Formats: sequence, C-alpha cells, structure tokens
Amino acid sequence: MSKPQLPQGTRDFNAATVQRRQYIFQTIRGVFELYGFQPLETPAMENLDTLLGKYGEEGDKLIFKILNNGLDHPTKLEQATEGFQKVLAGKSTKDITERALRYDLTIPFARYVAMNHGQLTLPFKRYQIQPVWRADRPQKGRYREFYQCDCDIVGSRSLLNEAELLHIYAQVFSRLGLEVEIQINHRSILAALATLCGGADNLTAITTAIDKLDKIGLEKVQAELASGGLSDTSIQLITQYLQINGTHAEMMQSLASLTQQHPLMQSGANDLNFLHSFAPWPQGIRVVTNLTLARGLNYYTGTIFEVKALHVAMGSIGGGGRYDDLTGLFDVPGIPGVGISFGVDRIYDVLEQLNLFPATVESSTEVIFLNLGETESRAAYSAMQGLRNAGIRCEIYPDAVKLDKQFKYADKKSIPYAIIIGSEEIQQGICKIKQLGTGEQQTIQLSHLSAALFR
RNA sequence: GAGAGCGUAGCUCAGUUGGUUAGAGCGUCAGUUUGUGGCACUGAAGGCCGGGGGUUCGAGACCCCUCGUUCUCCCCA
Repeated sequence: MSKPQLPQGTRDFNAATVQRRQYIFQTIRGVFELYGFQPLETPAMENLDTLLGKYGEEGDKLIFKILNNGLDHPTKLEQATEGFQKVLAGKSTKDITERALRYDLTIPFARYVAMNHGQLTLPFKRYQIQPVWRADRPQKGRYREFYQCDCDIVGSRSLLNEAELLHIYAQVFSRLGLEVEIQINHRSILAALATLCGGADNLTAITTAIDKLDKIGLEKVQAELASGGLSDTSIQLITQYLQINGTHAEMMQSLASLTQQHPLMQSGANDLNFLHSFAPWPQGIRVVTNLTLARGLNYYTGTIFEVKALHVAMGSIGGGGRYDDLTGLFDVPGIPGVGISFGVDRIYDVLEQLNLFPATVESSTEVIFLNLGETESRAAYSAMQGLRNAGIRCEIYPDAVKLDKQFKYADKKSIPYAIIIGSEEIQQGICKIKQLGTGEQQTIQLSHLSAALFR
C-alpha cells in the first residue's frame, strides 16, 4: 500500500475549518429562511441525460461521469468494448456511463420542479446547500468538489424577486463583514446589441467576447469579434457600447442614444432602473451596472448578477440571473424563475485572506477534569456529568498519567478551565478549579461547581 | 484542452561547480524525583532525497520518462 492521497482538487477539513465553514453556511441559511425560502436536497448523482447539454460544450466536458457497474463482467465485456469504441469515435457514451455527479444545483432543481410541478404551490421558493463536482483543473479558488448555496424562485415574473435576491446578497455579505460589489446587467440589453449587429444568432459570440474585456483588453476583444465573423460596423458599435461608463443613469442615457431606443434595450434598462431604485444598500455593499457582464450559462434570459469581493483578487463569489423557461428543458414549459448562488469555498478563502472570521466561531471544550486515579476519576466523572447536564462542554482526561502531561493537553486544546479532584478533595467534598490562562486556582464546594463556572 | 514552477524528516525548508556517514528550526516522545501546564536545559525517535530509467569512478543535485502538487490560460463558483 502506497501513501494515501486525496483525489485531485478535494480537501479534508479539520475542526477549525469546519467550524468556520459552518459559520458561513449558517449565515447564508439564516438569511435564506428569513426571506421565506425552504430547503431542498437532491442526490449527488443524476442521470447523465439530465445534465448533458445544459452547460454548453465546455460544461459537458467538465461533468464527472460515473462508469456503469458490471462492465468487467464477462458477459458485458463485449458491450463495454463497443462502448469505448463509440466514445473514441466521438459518439454516445451511453454504453459505459449513464450517471454523473451533479455539476451545479440549478439543473437538478429544474429537474425536481419539472417532476413535481403538479404538487408545488407556485411561486415556489427553495434553497439548497450541497456540494457539486467539476472535472476541472484545480487552481487558486477552484476545486473539483465545492459547495454551492442556491436560492431560486420559480413561477413568478415579478421583478420584486430580483430585488429580494439583491437584498439577500447584501444582507449575507453585510453579516459576514465582507465588502462586495454586486454587478448587474440584463440579457435583453445584450440581445438588443446582438440584433443591431446583424442578428440574435450572434448573442453567444458577442457575450463571451465582451465578458473578457477586463482580462484581455479592448483590442483583443475586437480581434475575437472579427474572427467570429462580425462586420466592421458591428465591431464599431460594440466598441462604442464597451466604452459606455459613468453612473447607472448616465450609462442608460448613452445606451439609449447608441441603440436608438431599441425596444429590447428599453425593457432591459427599465428592469435595471427598477432594481437601482432600491438604493441605498447596506454599508459596504455596492450595486453597480456592468454592461460587459454576460455570464457563461446560456439559459439566462433576464437580469443577471455577479458578486465580486473588494480588496482581494478572486474570481466571482456568487452569481445568478433570471431564466424564462428552465423546466422547458424537461418538457414542462412555462415556469419562469430567478435565482442566485453563493460560492462558499471562495467566500471562505476571501474571509480568511482578509482575516474576517470572528474568533468566537471556534467552540471547543470549556472544562477538563484531570484524571488522578481510578476512584478519583469516578468522582470527577459524576461531577462532569453534572456540568454537562447544565450545558457546559466538558471532557475528562481518560488516562491517569502525570498531571504535567494532562495540563499540556489542555493547553493545546485551549481549554480555559481544569478541575482537579484527588483523594483529599473527595474526602472534603471540594474541588480545585484552575484557570489555564492566568494560572489562578481556587477551591470550591463540589456542589457549587456549575454555579461557580456560570459566574 | 494548452503552458510554467515545485516534489529532501510529521510540518516549513537548507543542502556550494556532482564528492565520504543527508542537515536545521518547529512538532513528537522520554528525562530534569512525589498532585500543577506555558519557559529553560538534556537526550531520543523519525529519510528508498516522489517513482523508474540514463549519464558518471561517483547523483539529493545533470538528462529522459512517469506520478503527485501548485499556478497561469481556457472556462468557471
């Protein structure tokens, strides 16, 4: 047996890490529930059919596929061999894999809604906090197993939903003490631009190109558009579009004159205006319009969101948007929805880099009973159970080893109090409480122990 | 899918133009006499130098392959 190792891109979480992660989960869950969302859990694996084709070509490649069972059985070997031949030929993988690990929480949710739409009361608000898996190359802020926290509202077209989702973002990050910029844009505006550039078919090419503006700069975006087959006049229009800046109102004004008040653009602008009317936002939270925000997932049709942490270099820590017809993918048309997602693993990394975890999130043993022998430890044990019944976190050192070792153990675990009960103390019905931080020690009646600690 | 860096003790790392028996700090364990920790001192354990092949009288160092890992691009949370 060689040295044990973790699969690439996965991690173990020690006690301190788990507690800090729980702090993030609880903050998010608390806000979700405050806004009337109810929990849902779905299986780690889905049928491959459910997932394929929903995330684009790139996404399909990054889905973790599960090998069918029994392929190594003699009677199946031939079929399996044929299956692998098909895979090599770029055809179906169905003969060797029919299930896959979930890639996000939105598509499994859509599958759930499609399967249960008869029983669900619309509008339906659900939240979901579970891990997802992607067969991506790990790097900074990118893992192969990571948690998403999603909340979605389906069965309502009201923009009030978008406003609430923005407030959920604002409230969660405000509670976490993290300063963020929430960027918003609208697919209709991008669609209007595509229409003016020769047709809606261009939408994906245009959005993926302008999404990169920050990273690769204007010239390379123009080059990418040109190689995508766009005309010079279209590229010129897009260039003007990309140069729009200023406040939200100023941007909308420039946009109106640039697109000659195209109706699609107008409706997108109206939606964004509505959302900005909810300003001001909590302290430390900025909501800004970013006309270059596109988002890769192409099921979005309305407003789109993306969250970036300020003061730290990290990809987006959350995102979402409105989709008109997600369940239509599963033959249940006509249920619109809108949702957002939190990337907990990245939020964790950001909070840690900025040193924003409160010290209080790590809770451990409060009192340790030292072990001075068999009869002594029995007395200590019953005293300990008394404290536990009073809700104090306790432990007893299991072996009657030298006190110096027991103290060192307590020290390592940062246990604030040690209690000593030896034969002498038993006789007198007392115990000694030592405060590990100061070294201060006092003697008290055993019967007053929990009262003394609550003081 | 494309590219770059790094693998030496449990951890963080030294290791000279290739040269005897591979080092340090931290951590671990034991001791410095009895029922009182943090400090100090003494000592010990702990390494197929990621794996395989090659060059050489000689490889932890150089070359090739491979595995692992980190990072960048692509894409994303």
